[in-house]
Amino acid sequence: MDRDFFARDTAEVAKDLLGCYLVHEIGGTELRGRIVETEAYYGDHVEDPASHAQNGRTDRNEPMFERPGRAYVYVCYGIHHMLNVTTEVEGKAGAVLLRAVEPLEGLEVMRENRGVEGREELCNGPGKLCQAFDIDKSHNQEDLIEGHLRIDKGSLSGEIVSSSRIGITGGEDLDLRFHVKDNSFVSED
DNA sequence: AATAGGATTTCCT
DNA sequence: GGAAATCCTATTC
Repeated sequence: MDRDFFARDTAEVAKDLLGCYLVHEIGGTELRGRIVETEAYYGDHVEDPASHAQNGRTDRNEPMFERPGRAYVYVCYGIHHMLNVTTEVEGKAGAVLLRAVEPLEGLEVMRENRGVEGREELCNGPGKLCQAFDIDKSHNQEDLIEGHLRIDKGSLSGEIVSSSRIGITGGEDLDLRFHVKDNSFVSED
């Protein structure tokens, strides 16, 4: 992946990430999935009440201000990890939340991590995706251009649909959620 | 089928 | 002290 890909408008990056691959090489196995659902979160330069960065820089959202193409991992509701990719130029906050992927390789490891069998249940939600791919806070701020955890370029087959983001309060009128139409691996319809 | 509650980090009032 | 970019389980209709 090219660094410039991420150094753009967050919603554009969120859209273009659909069809790309999320890869995690771990212990000799490769976990791979096609990204089918994302959400864009702006920083304090755009009105976005739901963004962590809306009230300025904190210890948690610090990666959102860092250079693009990096991981922003945080814990939600005390248990679940969320994986974001940082966007926009360095110093300008922005991130794309990966909400769902279609599992392609390393299915057995994912099933072990998740404790469920169904291929469609492995990664159809931001918390589940992190559990399946064994992603936690130790990956925070890691570079996703090249490395064990990274995003590879892919092409999208299907139509992109936008809608309002899920599980947030504030900014519900913004169409910043993107997913592949009629794809059975997204978290919701 | 639908709803309610729990797990438990990080931030803001 | 309370809410949050969630998910799983148990209880009730």
